Amino acid sequence: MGNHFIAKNKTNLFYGLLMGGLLFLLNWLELRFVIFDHSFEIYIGAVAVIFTLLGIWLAGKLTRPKVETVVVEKILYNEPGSVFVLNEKELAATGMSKRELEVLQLMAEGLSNQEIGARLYVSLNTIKTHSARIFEKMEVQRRTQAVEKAKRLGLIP
Amino acid sequence: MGNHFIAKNKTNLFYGLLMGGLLFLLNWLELRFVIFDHSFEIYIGAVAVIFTLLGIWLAGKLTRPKVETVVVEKILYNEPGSVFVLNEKELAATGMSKRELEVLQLMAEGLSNQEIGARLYVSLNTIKTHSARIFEKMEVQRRTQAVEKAKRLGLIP
DNA sequence: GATAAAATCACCCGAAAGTATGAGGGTAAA
DNA sequence: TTTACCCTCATACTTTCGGGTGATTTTATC
Repeated sequence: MGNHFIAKNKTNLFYGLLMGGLLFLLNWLELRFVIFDHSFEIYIGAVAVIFTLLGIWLAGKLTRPKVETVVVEKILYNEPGSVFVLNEKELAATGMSKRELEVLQLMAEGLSNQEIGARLYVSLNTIKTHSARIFEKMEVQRRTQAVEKAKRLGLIP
Repeated sequence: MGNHFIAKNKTNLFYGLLMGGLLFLLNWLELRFVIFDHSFEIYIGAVAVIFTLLGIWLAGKLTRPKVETVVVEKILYNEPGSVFVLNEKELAATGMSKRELEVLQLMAEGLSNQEIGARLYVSLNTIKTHSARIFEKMEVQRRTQAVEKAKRLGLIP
């Protein structure tokens, strides 16, 4: 019972005792300064300052921090009007295989060969071979060109 | 208004009153065991209480609220009107410079850094610096990702 | 079953891309 | 004037890409 109370109000008790101590300190100080007639105002001022600071400190310790929520709208763009239809004619013209088209799509998403390999559960070297064939069939030199051309031809969204 | 204040600072008031009680208890103890004139201590106690409360109130007024940012994703749809309109809002959001946007456009056309440099009459190293800044500002790692994101955001056709 | 195409993987090598850092000149805002 | 970008270029280094070659296995197809 008692222990529980102490445990639960430990901080409160601590602050209470702390203040008691401060008061005694002040009283003790008073004994030393009481001989001076004009120390009273200074003493009061000191008490005011000290306890104001104590109040500020206490507030920081005891109050929950204020939280201000700011909502930021993140805008995503998308075009729903144009549903992608694969241009089968152009696809056939390139002679692209199913797997190669798959690799090409992932390329267009900005994945590296390494990442594409991981996504398709094959090795990096395999992806290299695929991409080489893709560049051949699309008659380009770089993946960026391949992606650009593939989009233009309607091979990928 | 008053009720609202009380509700919001309930804990503060509680601790204030608690401290007041402690002070009076202290003074009462002194009355029983000491023979001094205690009006002075009571006065000091009152000042202490008042200024502690003032400090707490001040702290509440002065503390800046923590800002918590909540990102809400909002999807907008582009007109499939085929005519490219630069999304100035997103462009400003990226903080992309004119030159950087220029480089990004040529990137999207599948040009190599070397070719972009030749097109813009600057050195390869300059293009590398530009592209590095582009990747930073667009928060991507590769040119293919940059192109993909730029198209999605309406920064380039 | 033989053949062809597709898919998988490996190795080497050079080119290109990307990272990190510094630096100098220009322009515009504070 | 200082500050802050922007544009330019450079060096050095690492990683990725792409070309070339060859090989094995799987999958259609006749």
